[in-house]
Amino acid sequence: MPPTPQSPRPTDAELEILRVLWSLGPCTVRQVHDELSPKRDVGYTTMLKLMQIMTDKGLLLRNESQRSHVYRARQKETVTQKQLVKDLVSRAFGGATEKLVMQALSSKKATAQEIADIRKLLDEMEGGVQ
Amino acid sequence: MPPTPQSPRPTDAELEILRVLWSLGPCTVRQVHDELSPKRDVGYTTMLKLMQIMTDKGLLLRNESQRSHVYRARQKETVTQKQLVKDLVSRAFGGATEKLVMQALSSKKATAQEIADIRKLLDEMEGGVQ
DNA sequence: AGAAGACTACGAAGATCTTCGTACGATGCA
DNA sequence: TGCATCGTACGAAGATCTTCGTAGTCTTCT
Repeated sequence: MPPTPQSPRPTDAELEILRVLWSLGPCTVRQVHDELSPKRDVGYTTMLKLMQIMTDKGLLLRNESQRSHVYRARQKETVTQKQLVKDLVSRAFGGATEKLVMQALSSKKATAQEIADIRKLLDEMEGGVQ
Repeated sequence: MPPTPQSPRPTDAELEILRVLWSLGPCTVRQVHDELSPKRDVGYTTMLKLMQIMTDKGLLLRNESQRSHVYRARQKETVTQKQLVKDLVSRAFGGATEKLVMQALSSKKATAQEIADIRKLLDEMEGGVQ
């Protein structure tokens, strides 16, 4: 199969927009702007411009069949998260994923449920088909 | 105690320099440049400028007692790694550290040893003083 | 001493990111 | 029909990041 075309790593502002789209599903600029206005005081045309640029970059897809264009994330949330984690692992941990995991775990009190979930994942990895 | 003064998140180029300093210990610009030259074709004065700016930002400390100034990372590697992980967790995972851990683990075949290490850490977290 | 080399400081260019103002077309309503 | 509103497109400004050239100082070697 063809490799997934690589989108550039989203910037901070772009990631905020992606998170809204992942959370709400496809949205107009207006919807994203209303959603983010409380925490980020940014003009409407700024948001529009950002989302246009993100579309050019391949981070978003745009449906222009309506007057108000409808945008959605091109990649699923988990795919982008995986890329970001992989990127951080290579930039800051020399590629050692388990070091990142240890750092993340040791800096956070996880609940018993979360610990159990992680254990289960480890079990699957060990017992798995390789 | 006074809170640790926050340094800005290092950029990609800055993180590369930090990694050299963490690995080799305090270095001159020349040493860092020699170390990075193979993988990054960048001029000497570029490296110098970057490290001067990093010093201004508080990412590096500089010893000027010699003609060739000696730079070192202000934060320990693990501290910066923790900050970067925390930052990514908040920007991309809505603060859910365990989601990042799961993503990291599921996208990597860990060795038996690494899995064992993580299990041990989980044991400590559960049995810990809490 | 004088030339060559190494070092720091600094200004500025080019790229990217974020922001907004303005222009202009669509829609909807008095 | 005419006007206010909402939408997109786009240029450009300001901030930051990365890059390098040049100038000036200090050291070393012949």
